[in-house]
Amino acid sequence: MATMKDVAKAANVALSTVSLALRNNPRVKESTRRRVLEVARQLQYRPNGIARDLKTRRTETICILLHDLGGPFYSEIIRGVQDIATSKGYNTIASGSLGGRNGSAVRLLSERRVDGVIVLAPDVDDETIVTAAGPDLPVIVLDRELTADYVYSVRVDNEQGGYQVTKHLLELGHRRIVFISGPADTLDSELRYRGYVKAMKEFSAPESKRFDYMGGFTEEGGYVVGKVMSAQPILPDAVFASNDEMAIGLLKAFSEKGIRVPDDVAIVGFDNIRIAEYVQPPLTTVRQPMYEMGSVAAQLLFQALAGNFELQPVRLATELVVRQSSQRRDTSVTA
Amino acid sequence: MATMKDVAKAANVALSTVSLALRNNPRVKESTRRRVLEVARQLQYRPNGIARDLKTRRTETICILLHDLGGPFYSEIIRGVQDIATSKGYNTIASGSLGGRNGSAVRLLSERRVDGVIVLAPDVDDETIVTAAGPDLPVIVLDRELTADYVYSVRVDNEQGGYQVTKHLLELGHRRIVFISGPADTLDSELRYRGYVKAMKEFSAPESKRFDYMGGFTEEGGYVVGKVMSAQPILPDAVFASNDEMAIGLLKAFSEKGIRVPDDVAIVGFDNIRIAEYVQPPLTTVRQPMYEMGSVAAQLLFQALAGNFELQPVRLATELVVRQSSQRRDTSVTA
DNA sequence: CTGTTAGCGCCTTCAA
DNA sequence: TTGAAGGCGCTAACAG
Repeated sequence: MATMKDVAKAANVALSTVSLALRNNPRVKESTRRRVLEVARQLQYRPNGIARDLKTRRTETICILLHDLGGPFYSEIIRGVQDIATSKGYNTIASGSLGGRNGSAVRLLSERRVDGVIVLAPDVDDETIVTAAGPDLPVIVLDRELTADYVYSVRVDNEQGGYQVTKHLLELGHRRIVFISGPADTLDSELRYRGYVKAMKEFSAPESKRFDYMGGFTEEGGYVVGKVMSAQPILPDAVFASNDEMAIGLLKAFSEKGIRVPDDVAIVGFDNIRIAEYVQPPLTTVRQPMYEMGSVAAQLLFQALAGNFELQPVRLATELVVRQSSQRRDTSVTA
Repeated sequence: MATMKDVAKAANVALSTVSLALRNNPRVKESTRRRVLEVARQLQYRPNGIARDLKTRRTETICILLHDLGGPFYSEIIRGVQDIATSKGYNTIASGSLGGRNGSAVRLLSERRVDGVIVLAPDVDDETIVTAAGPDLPVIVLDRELTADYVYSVRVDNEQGGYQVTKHLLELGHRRIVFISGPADTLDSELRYRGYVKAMKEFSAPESKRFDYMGGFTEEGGYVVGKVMSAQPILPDAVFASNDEMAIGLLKAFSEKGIRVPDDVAIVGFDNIRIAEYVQPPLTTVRQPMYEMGSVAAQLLFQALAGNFELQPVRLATELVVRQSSQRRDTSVTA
């Protein structure tokens, strides 16, 4: 692999001249520049970005760290991040957080391979983030409340969402509304539950316990819960699954038992994933402003990168999306 | 930011001792090691991965370059790549190909920031790939046929898939089967069309032209085609949309016109995206072995990384997935 | 067991 | 307009 040195030698100029010529610095004479470029081409010279990064101490790259790199859930967030980063001339890379101690997460967070990180990966622990963050590596967290220097959080108002959707059910006349939680340690699920409780109390309806039903945020988990539920003598009026995947699993279980939704029981989810619109019946759910979330996160990051470290946490509003799984008439309108 | 030098000074040892101690090299005495580690902790020392990469000339990172970083379509491929890479102790990062000349794509491909690249991004041109590839940067392409040194291709047999699904329709007795293409320059669409033509000829059925209907591989495009089609006096017996997104758009358009699927017209798609199973009626389609594709790509990459450069192109088989959009009875079985 | 030294490839004063 | 030299932070001989 040819280096600048090789080019310099072959073109009979100094190393520094090559450096300047390659970046079209006007300080080098046109003829020299052309010769250098030509030699570089012949030698198939390729710049070594790593060396440059080391020298300049900047990578012009930010990273979004996701739990599951392949998760369809994140599309819009990434898009939001990318759009902002691109507009700033920065590159965006994504990486999965799997791999524990020596995983990519740690590499990226603690080895200065990027200029900033956006974290949406519950399995990366707070401590890793706090120790990694610093004036030269701001971190934006999307999946937790975390107060530390150079760490900034952007959150969706999960509690509000839980409240909205529960209230929606209550206003439709449902009383016995059951909550299905995600994994026990998930803040999102916890907050959605709080919103649920708040609405239930307001309507003096009997709330279910936080962990009466646990679906682990997966379709499979929701399916199991659905099976259990449908084996009971009486069904609740409505079910609030704390994410759409579980709601879809429920739907499947109920459909297999001949339980009609929403006639026999209403179902609502959370997230507004794409399939929510296509299942039968289409799922009432809560939309999270994903694109906005990514975009806001990236903007905060660039603020920090620009030296502005006084940034407040951002909380984004959710939006109720009413479809047929909660009520009969087709009003796929948002509220 | 503390460096090894700082640690060395503070601990009264040589630079190299710090280096060794930090990596738990047994050559350094236990007591020294502990002291070094302690000082490093106090100074909040963080290794600089860039410097290490520069020195070792390896990043232990591979990259998968996608057109649209957020596309849900790629989940399984990424998973396949990641699983292999992790098992080899490598990290995987993903990057979008947007950004043209100075985009991430070029940075990653030509600036040696990674040890190998897997490309699934039609907008990166062949030349960029060929010039970037080399003994120290093998490239696997998933979206094109490309013969060049250090470039290896893994493809799904699109023609076979097109053939399978068309034959399926023909065997159900359909004769007038229309093909809906993706973007004009897409090889995938082209190959699926070839398979379609092959089957049609075998059954002496009248094939449609390659570009009679173009849906651009989007749901919206399929919807428009559906509108146009349903405005015609007579409907074809069946429609082969060259991807699922378009098929879903078609379904929506037909449903709005009261056209029944599959009774009035059968519809099949291609890709077996997740929603295909949930739309009404569930969509007959062709499954591409996505996970396998990623996994095979990564394995080829590691072969090359290990110095084995004699690698043949790999072609993977597709699988017909029959659901209700092509025939009435519920046989969601694969063939 | 520890220290010295020489780079990895590039950028950047400073001098010529 | 060009060249020489130093150093970014780290690793890896090779000495001691």
